Amino acid sequence: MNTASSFIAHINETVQLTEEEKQFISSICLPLTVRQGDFVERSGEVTRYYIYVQSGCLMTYFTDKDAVDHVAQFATARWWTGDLHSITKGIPSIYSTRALADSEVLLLSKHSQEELLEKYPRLERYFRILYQNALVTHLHRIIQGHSAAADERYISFREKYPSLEQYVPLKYIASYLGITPEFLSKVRRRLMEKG
Amino acid sequence: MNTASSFIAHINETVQLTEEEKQFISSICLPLTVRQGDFVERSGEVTRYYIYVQSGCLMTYFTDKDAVDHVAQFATARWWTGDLHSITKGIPSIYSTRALADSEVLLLSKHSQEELLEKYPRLERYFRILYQNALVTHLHRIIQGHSAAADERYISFREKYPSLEQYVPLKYIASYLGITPEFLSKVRRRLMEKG
DNA sequence: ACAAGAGGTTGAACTAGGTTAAGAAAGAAT
DNA sequence: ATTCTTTCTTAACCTAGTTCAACCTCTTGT
Repeated sequence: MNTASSFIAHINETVQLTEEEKQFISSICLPLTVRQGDFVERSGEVTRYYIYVQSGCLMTYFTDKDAVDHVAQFATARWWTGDLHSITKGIPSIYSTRALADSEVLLLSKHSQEELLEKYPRLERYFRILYQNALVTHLHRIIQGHSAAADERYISFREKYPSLEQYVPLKYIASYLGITPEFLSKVRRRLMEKG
Repeated sequence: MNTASSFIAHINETVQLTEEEKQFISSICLPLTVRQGDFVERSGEVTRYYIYVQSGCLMTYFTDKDAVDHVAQFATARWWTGDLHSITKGIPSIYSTRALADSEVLLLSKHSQEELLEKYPRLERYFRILYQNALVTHLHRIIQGHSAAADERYISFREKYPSLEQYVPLKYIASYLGITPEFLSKVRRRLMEKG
């Protein structure tokens, strides 16, 4: 049982790993323990690591010109987060990532990922499928944002991510849904009153 | 010069192809010519093909419970479209795809893609990078939808996709931006008056 | 114990964007 | 040429969601 075992199990669901591959993956992953509130990535800096969450919960958000934060995504166990654009292109990130709870993450540097994929091209498949699934989710979120009212979006958020409620303050859920905390409060009240 | 040559050139930018690979790719791509208005994919049916656009322009959209269409994405030359969720999971599609202009597309069936990737796993890389870039774009669109007003979104749409204006009626651009055609009209008027 | 924050709720006034309906402009079809 | 259809615009009115400010409840730190 080493520090990257949950990550290895996760990859193994998509691509069967050899012992050698497992060992190599373990060797390039940097385990990191973060406390609630800690930054894992800061906007303005070039993102250096792909971030994999083993336990706890992170949130990645964009801060606009009026200093308002907008939640891009939450990440709980077995999810990735971080600014792909920044890390792949080497440009400063527009997102910050912070821990919403004490969490254990694995950091995979850009260089390590490249080395990994060069050495074991089979693993491209893991990331391909990961990104493919994320794409489906993101497009659904865009469309739902355009076609569904706030209350409907809130209801389906709760159905889709019931486990997040334990970690995530309502104001961040509001932000994720694209509404203000005050309005989410009203939505919740209406839903309570109805049943 | 065969029917898939533009597609092969596109892949070749990411992964250097051998002659054998090129030949195989050509053999599994189904070229299709569609006229403006034609459907390439219909919601309710299981999507059978990944759709690559060689020329022209397609749009993929979701029709909500009130029969209102919401544009998920446009696809011009060298872009892919189609409902990934439907094709990968074999469930009925929630999106339809139609030609906004006479277009030439290549269809890659689910089976052919699987065969391709099994035979030449190197090509996973092409799709991985494709999806990775799409993910960046989608997330940016979500965040912009939450942080920028309609006029700002319209301006950056025009900057980002100047070539689309020739193909795409304003009402679909409005839909893509998440506003009504009437409101886009107001936005355009305001921008005209200002300069 | 106390203060100081952070998160959540409420309500009143406001606004970005939606709705409805009608007309103008521009293609496409006969 | 002229009709038909689709796209775009305008204007009056409407509403989902915002803003601002006050207040309440928990935590957290001292």
